[in-house]
Amino acid sequence: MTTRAATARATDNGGRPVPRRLLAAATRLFAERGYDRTSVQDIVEAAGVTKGALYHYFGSKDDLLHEVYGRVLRLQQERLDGFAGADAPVERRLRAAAADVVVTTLENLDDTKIFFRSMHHLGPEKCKQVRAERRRYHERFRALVEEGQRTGVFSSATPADLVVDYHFGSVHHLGSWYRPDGALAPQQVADHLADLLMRALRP
Amino acid sequence: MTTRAATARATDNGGRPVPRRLLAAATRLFAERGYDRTSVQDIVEAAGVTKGALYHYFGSKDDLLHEVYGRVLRLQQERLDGFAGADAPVERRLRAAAADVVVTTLENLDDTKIFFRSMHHLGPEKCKQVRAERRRYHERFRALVEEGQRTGVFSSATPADLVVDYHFGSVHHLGSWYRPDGALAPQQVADHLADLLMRALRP
DNA sequence: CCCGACATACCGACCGGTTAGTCTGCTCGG
DNA sequence: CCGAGCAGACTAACCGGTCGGTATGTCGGG
Repeated sequence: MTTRAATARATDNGGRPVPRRLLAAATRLFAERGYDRTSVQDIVEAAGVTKGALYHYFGSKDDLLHEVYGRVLRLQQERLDGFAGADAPVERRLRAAAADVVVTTLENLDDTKIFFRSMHHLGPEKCKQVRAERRRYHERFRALVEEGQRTGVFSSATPADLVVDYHFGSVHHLGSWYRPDGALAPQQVADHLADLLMRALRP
Repeated sequence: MTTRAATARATDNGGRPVPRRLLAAATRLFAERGYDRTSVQDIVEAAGVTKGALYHYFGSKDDLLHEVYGRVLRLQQERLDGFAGADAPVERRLRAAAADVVVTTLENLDDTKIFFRSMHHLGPEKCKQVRAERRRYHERFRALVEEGQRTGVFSSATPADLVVDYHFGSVHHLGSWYRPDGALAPQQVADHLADLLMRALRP
């Protein structure tokens, strides 16, 4: 045995269960150094366990990544559904959704960094699955824009697809410049970006 | 000798010189599969040479990446300087610059994909250098927005920094959805995105 | 016109190090 | 005493980079 007594219960180190610790460590390291530059050894050391533990709970390194993706996708999908299905004028619904995706992205910046930067590292099957869910999300958002354009609340000068990609582009890009210790709080950034979108859509 | 006569001059295979072939192969593969997932062996095989040739012309795998970055940075910097320094009203200059960065990005989609996706793979020194040039580019662009805001041509509702990041976000994001065989030509996309920016900046 | 000396361009076997994933066995709560 | 939970040594593959060697070209002197 090492320096510590090996009285290890499943939740000795840090108090949290091993699978969660592994997922948290992987998320942090993937966000910091990227998927490929993070070895399985790094992850298990950061989590305070060994490879035996990791491969006891996860099938592969890919699975860890896929798990992170699943969390992000589920979260964003749920929130968007909530805002899109609300009982309010289109412009209120779209603005709320556009601002919310910014806030949740900033509040889970590690996860979303991974999501946008490492998508092509998954195997083809899982990649297809993620793309499909992502596409559904995109279309749900686009439907809001199209509804506003049909009813004349938004300008129809730009195809709805492009509008959505324009906004998501800025969201995607947040991880490249936003610093949590900076001057702007997530909600402020969200308000500004949502404003820009709504102003661009004015008829 | 192999199947072909070994009368090889420096430019036998494909007609183009070896360094260019290596750079082209590397660019394509980096864009397709990412830097880490592309081995030096893959590159030299795609270029029809061996590792000896690669390390004869380039110091390391990093150098290939850095070369691609240099091309993109120089190109974008030059074009922006041209548009920003022109003799025209601010809104014309900004619109031209905003549209041009989209066109050049789409016309060099492989290079820009690499640029935005693999920046963190360079060594710290070169990374600093690239970041510095990138920052200069950002500030040049921001100056245009600020000029318009000072003179009242643009709305001052949003900080200029955020406006620039908003637009660059969409540019950054182009590689994720644009397909050259799709319905929209680069110039059309550029016009739409520039329109969105200008509309968002209307007072 | 030819020859030796040197330079350039490239080949391909090879090396030390790293990686994802496996396997055996210990430990301990029940 | 038994199996879930985990440790840690192990392996086969692969990676970036090196190096000695070779084919071709160039050039100056005789």
